[in-house]
Amino acid sequence: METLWSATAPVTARDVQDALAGRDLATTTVLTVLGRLERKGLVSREREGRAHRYRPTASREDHVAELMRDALDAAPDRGAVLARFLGSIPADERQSLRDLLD
Amino acid sequence: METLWSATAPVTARDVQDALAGRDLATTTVLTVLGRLERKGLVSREREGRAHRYRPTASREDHVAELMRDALDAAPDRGAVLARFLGSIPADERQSLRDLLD
DNA sequence: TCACCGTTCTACTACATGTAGAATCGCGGC
DNA sequence: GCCGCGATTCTACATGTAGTAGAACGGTGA
Repeated sequence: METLWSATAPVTARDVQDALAGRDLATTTVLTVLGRLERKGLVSREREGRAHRYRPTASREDHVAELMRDALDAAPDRGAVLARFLGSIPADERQSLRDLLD
Repeated sequence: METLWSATAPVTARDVQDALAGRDLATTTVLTVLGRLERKGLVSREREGRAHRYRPTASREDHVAELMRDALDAAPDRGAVLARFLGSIPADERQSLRDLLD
Protein backbone atom coordinates (compact mmCIF):
# COMPACT_ATOMS: atom_id res chain seq x y z
CA MET A 1 0.00 0.00 0.00
CA GLU A 2 2.80 2.42 0.82
CA THR A 3 4.12 2.05 -2.67
CA LEU A 4 0.75 2.71 -4.24
CA TRP A 5 0.15 5.68 -1.99
CA SER A 6 3.53 7.14 -2.79
CA ALA A 7 2.96 6.93 -6.52
CA THR A 8 1.38 9.90 -8.21
CA ALA A 9 -0.33 7.86 -10.91
CA PRO A 10 -1.76 4.33 -11.11
CA VAL A 11 1.05 1.83 -11.32
CA THR A 12 1.59 -1.58 -12.85
CA ALA A 13 2.67 -4.63 -10.91
CA ARG A 14 6.05 -4.17 -12.53
CA ASP A 15 6.29 -0.66 -11.13
CA VAL A 16 5.55 -1.93 -7.66
CA GLN A 17 8.14 -4.64 -8.00
CA ASP A 18 10.72 -2.07 -9.07
CA ALA A 19 9.79 0.24 -6.23
CA LEU A 20 10.36 -2.63 -3.81
CA ALA A 21 13.54 -3.77 -5.51
CA GLY A 22 15.29 -3.88 -2.16
CA ARG A 23 13.11 -6.79 -1.11
CA ASP A 24 13.78 -8.75 -4.26
CA LEU A 25 10.25 -10.07 -4.64
CA ALA A 26 9.07 -12.43 -7.33
CA THR A 27 6.63 -10.96 -9.81
CA THR A 28 3.92 -13.37 -8.76
CA THR A 29 4.30 -12.27 -5.17
CA VAL A 30 3.50 -8.71 -6.09
CA LEU A 31 0.54 -9.84 -8.19
CA THR A 32 -0.82 -12.02 -5.42
CA VAL A 33 -0.67 -9.22 -2.89
CA LEU A 34 -2.23 -6.72 -5.28
CA GLY A 35 -5.01 -9.21 -5.96
CA ARG A 36 -5.67 -9.67 -2.27
CA LEU A 37 -5.70 -5.93 -1.71
CA GLU A 38 -8.22 -5.64 -4.51
CA ARG A 39 -10.42 -8.32 -2.93
CA LYS A 40 -10.34 -6.27 0.26
CA GLY A 41 -11.33 -3.17 -1.66
CA LEU A 42 -8.16 -1.28 -0.88
CA VAL A 43 -7.09 -0.99 -4.49
CA SER A 44 -8.83 -1.00 -7.84
CA ARG A 45 -7.37 -1.74 -11.21
CA GLU A 46 -8.03 -1.15 -14.85
CA ARG A 47 -6.70 -3.05 -17.79
CA GLU A 48 -4.09 -1.35 -19.90
CA GLY A 49 -2.99 -3.45 -22.84
CA ARG A 50 -1.78 -6.78 -21.54
CA ALA A 51 -1.25 -5.49 -18.00
CA HIS A 52 -3.24 -3.72 -15.32
CA ARG A 53 -2.78 -0.41 -13.59
CA TYR A 54 -3.48 -0.42 -9.87
CA ARG A 55 -4.54 2.55 -7.82
CA PRO A 56 -5.51 2.88 -4.15
CA THR A 57 -9.25 3.30 -3.69
CA ALA A 58 -8.63 5.76 -0.88
CA SER A 59 -5.78 8.07 0.01
CA ARG A 60 -3.60 7.08 2.88
CA GLU A 61 -5.15 9.88 4.92
CA ASP A 62 -8.69 8.74 4.19
CA HIS A 63 -7.74 5.20 5.00
CA VAL A 64 -6.20 6.09 8.33
CA ALA A 65 -9.13 8.33 9.19
CA GLU A 66 -11.40 5.39 8.49
CA LEU A 67 -9.37 3.16 10.78
CA MET A 68 -9.79 5.76 13.49
CA ARG A 69 -13.52 5.84 12.98
CA ASP A 70 -13.70 2.06 13.00
CA ALA A 71 -11.94 2.06 16.35
CA LEU A 72 -14.23 4.75 17.68
CA ASP A 73 -17.28 2.82 16.54
CA ALA A 74 -16.20 -0.08 18.71
CA ALA A 75 -16.86 1.86 21.89
CA PRO A 76 -20.26 2.50 23.43
CA ASP A 77 -19.18 5.72 25.11
CA ARG A 78 -17.81 7.67 22.18
CA GLY A 79 -17.54 10.91 24.11
CA ALA A 80 -15.33 9.36 26.75
CA VAL A 81 -13.11 7.90 24.06
CA LEU A 82 -12.77 11.25 22.33
CA ALA A 83 -11.88 12.90 25.63
CA ARG A 84 -9.13 10.38 26.26
CA PHE A 85 -7.95 10.61 22.71
CA LEU A 86 -7.60 14.37 22.99
CA GLY A 87 -5.66 13.91 26.17
CA SER A 88 -3.23 11.58 24.48
CA ILE A 89 -2.14 13.69 21.54
CA PRO A 90 0.39 16.51 21.57
CA ALA A 91 -0.87 19.94 22.59
CA ASP A 92 -0.10 21.44 19.21
CA GLU A 93 -2.33 18.87 17.60
CA ARG A 94 -5.13 19.84 19.91
CA GLN A 95 -4.62 23.35 18.63
CA SER A 96 -4.77 22.10 15.05
CA LEU A 97 -8.05 20.44 15.86
CA ARG A 98 -9.40 23.69 17.25
CA ASP A 99 -8.42 25.43 14.05
CA LEU A 100 -9.90 22.69 11.92
CA LEU A 101 -13.16 22.92 13.80
CA ASP A 102 -13.57 26.57 12.83
CA MET B 1 -12.46 -8.25 26.91
CA GLU B 2 -16.07 -7.14 26.77
CA THR B 3 -16.86 -9.28 29.75
CA LEU B 4 -13.98 -7.91 31.75
CA TRP B 5 -14.86 -4.36 30.81
CA SER B 6 -18.48 -4.85 31.76
CA ALA B 7 -17.60 -6.15 35.19
CA THR B 8 -17.31 -3.66 37.98
CA ALA B 9 -14.72 -5.63 39.91
CA PRO B 10 -11.93 -8.03 38.96
CA VAL B 11 -13.39 -11.37 37.96
CA THR B 12 -12.32 -14.99 38.07
CA ALA B 13 -12.15 -17.27 35.08
CA ARG B 14 -15.27 -18.87 36.40
CA ASP B 15 -17.07 -15.55 36.36
CA VAL B 16 -16.10 -15.03 32.73
CA GLN B 17 -17.29 -18.48 31.83
CA ASP B 18 -20.62 -17.82 33.50
CA ALA B 19 -20.95 -14.47 31.79
CA LEU B 20 -20.41 -16.19 28.45
CA ALA B 21 -22.68 -19.10 29.31
CA GLY B 22 -24.44 -18.68 25.99
CA ARG B 23 -21.33 -19.82 24.18
CA ASP B 24 -20.88 -22.87 26.33
CA LEU B 25 -17.11 -22.66 26.55
CA ALA B 26 -14.86 -25.10 28.32
CA THR B 27 -13.10 -23.77 31.38
CA THR B 28 -9.72 -24.26 29.80
CA THR B 29 -10.77 -22.19 26.83
CA VAL B 30 -11.49 -19.23 29.06
CA LEU B 31 -8.20 -19.69 30.89
CA THR B 32 -6.25 -19.90 27.65
CA VAL B 33 -7.75 -16.73 26.31
CA LEU B 34 -7.23 -14.88 29.56
CA GLY B 35 -3.62 -16.03 29.58
CA ARG B 36 -3.10 -14.77 26.06
CA LEU B 37 -4.68 -11.45 26.91
CA GLU B 38 -2.33 -11.19 29.84
CA ARG B 39 0.67 -11.90 27.63
CA LYS B 40 -0.47 -9.06 25.41
CA GLY B 41 -0.75 -6.77 28.39
CA LEU B 42 -4.49 -6.24 28.06
CA VAL B 43 -5.33 -7.79 31.40
CA SER B 44 -3.51 -8.28 34.67
CA ARG B 45 -4.28 -10.76 37.38
CA GLU B 46 -3.67 -11.34 41.02
CA ARG B 47 -3.85 -14.56 42.95
CA GLU B 48 -6.81 -15.06 45.23
CA GLY B 49 -6.72 -18.35 47.06
CA ARG B 50 -6.49 -21.14 44.52
CA ALA B 51 -7.75 -18.96 41.67
CA HIS B 52 -6.88 -15.65 40.05
CA ARG B 53 -8.83 -12.47 39.60
CA TYR B 54 -8.45 -10.81 36.25
CA ARG B 55 -8.87 -7.13 35.52
CA PRO B 56 -8.40 -5.11 32.33
CA THR B 57 -5.22 -3.03 32.43
CA ALA B 58 -7.01 -0.20 30.64
CA SER B 59 -10.63 0.87 30.41
CA ARG B 60 -12.42 0.20 27.18
CA GLU B 61 -12.31 3.93 26.47
CA ASP B 62 -8.57 4.18 27.05
CA HIS B 63 -8.04 1.13 24.92
CA VAL B 64 -10.06 2.46 22.01
CA ALA B 65 -8.40 5.87 22.30
CA GLU B 66 -5.07 4.10 22.06
CA LEU B 67 -6.17 2.26 18.96
CA MET B 68 -7.09 5.60 17.44
CA ARG B 69 -3.68 6.99 18.24
CA ASP B 70 -1.97 3.93 16.85
CA ALA B 71 -3.83 4.42 13.60
CA LEU B 72 -2.99 8.12 13.55
CA ASP B 73 0.67 7.36 14.16
CA ALA B 74 0.71 5.28 10.99
CA ALA B 75 0.22 8.33 8.81
CA PRO B 76 2.91 10.83 7.88
CA ASP B 77 0.47 13.70 7.43
CA ARG B 78 -1.34 13.68 10.74
CA GLY B 79 -3.06 16.97 10.14
CA ALA B 80 -4.66 15.74 6.95
CA VAL B 81 -5.85 12.62 8.71
CA LEU B 82 -7.39 14.63 11.52
CA ALA B 83 -9.15 16.86 9.01
CA ARG B 84 -10.68 13.86 7.25
CA PHE B 85 -11.52 12.26 10.55
CA LEU B 86 -13.40 15.34 11.65
CA GLY B 87 -15.25 15.36 8.37
CA SER B 88 -16.36 11.79 8.86
CA ILE B 89 -17.96 12.00 12.29
CA PRO B 90 -21.43 13.34 13.10
CA ALA B 91 -21.76 17.08 13.52
CA ASP B 92 -22.80 16.79 17.14
CA GLU B 93 -19.59 14.93 17.88
CA ARG B 94 -17.63 17.74 16.33
CA GLN B 95 -19.43 20.00 18.77
CA SER B 96 -18.49 17.69 21.63
CA LEU B 97 -14.90 17.95 20.53
CA ARG B 98 -15.10 21.74 20.57
CA ASP B 99 -16.45 21.60 24.09
CA LEU B 100 -13.82 19.13 25.17
CA LEU B 101 -11.09 21.35 23.80
CA ASP B 102 -12.13 24.20 26.10
C1' DT C 1 3.96 -19.51 -35.07
C1' DC C 2 6.51 -18.82 -31.08
C1' DA C 3 8.69 -16.58 -27.29
C1' DC C 4 7.62 -13.67 -23.65
C1' DC C 5 5.12 -10.86 -20.31
C1' DG C 6 1.41 -10.43 -17.26
C1' DT C 7 -1.96 -12.90 -15.11
C1' DT C 8 -4.34 -16.67 -12.50
C1' DC C 9 -4.24 -20.82 -9.67
C1' DT C 10 -2.27 -23.27 -6.24
C1' DA C 11 0.67 -23.91 -2.38
C1' DC C 12 3.77 -23.53 1.58
C1' DT C 13 5.30 -21.00 5.89
C1' DA C 14 4.47 -18.31 9.86
C1' DC C 15 1.50 -16.40 13.01
C1' DA C 16 -2.96 -15.15 15.54
C1' DT C 17 -7.20 -16.72 17.37
C1' DG C 18 -10.88 -19.92 18.99
C1' DT C 19 -11.35 -24.02 21.06
C1' DA C 20 -10.43 -27.75 24.28
C1' DG C 21 -8.18 -32.30 26.31
C1' DA C 22 -4.42 -34.03 29.49
C1' DA C 23 -1.67 -33.28 33.20
C1' DT C 24 -0.60 -30.97 37.39
C1' DC C 25 -1.04 -28.50 41.74
C1' DG C 26 -2.89 -27.14 46.06
C1' DC C 27 -6.49 -26.78 49.62
C1' DG C 28 -10.35 -28.37 52.44
C1' DG C 29 -12.61 -32.35 54.39
C1' DC C 30 -12.50 -36.96 56.27
C1' DG D 1 -2.10 -38.21 56.17
C1' DC D 2 -4.71 -38.85 52.03
C1' DC D 3 -8.12 -37.72 48.50
C1' DG D 4 -11.06 -35.33 45.58
C1' DC D 5 -12.04 -31.32 43.16
C1' DG D 6 -11.46 -26.88 41.23
C1' DA D 7 -8.03 -23.79 39.02
C1' DT D 8 -4.16 -23.65 36.38
C1' DT D 9 -0.64 -24.90 32.85
C1' DC D 10 0.81 -27.31 28.78
C1' DT D 11 -0.13 -28.98 24.53
C1' DA D 12 -2.79 -29.40 20.43
C1' DC D 13 -5.83 -28.84 16.52
C1' DA D 14 -8.68 -25.97 13.17
C1' DT D 15 -9.20 -21.83 10.75
C1' DG D 16 -7.96 -17.41 8.84
C1' DT D 17 -4.63 -14.08 7.12
C1' DA D 18 -0.26 -12.38 5.39
C1' DG D 19 4.12 -13.14 2.91
C1' DT D 20 6.16 -15.57 -0.49
C1' DA D 21 6.53 -17.94 -4.83
C1' DG D 22 6.22 -21.93 -8.54
C1' DA D 23 3.35 -23.84 -12.44
C1' DA D 24 0.34 -23.13 -15.94
C1' DC D 25 -2.06 -20.26 -19.22
C1' DG D 26 -3.32 -16.66 -22.61
C1' DG D 27 -2.66 -12.88 -25.72
C1' DT D 28 0.61 -9.99 -28.56
C1' DG D 29 4.41 -8.58 -31.23
C1' DA D 30 8.35 -10.14 -34.06
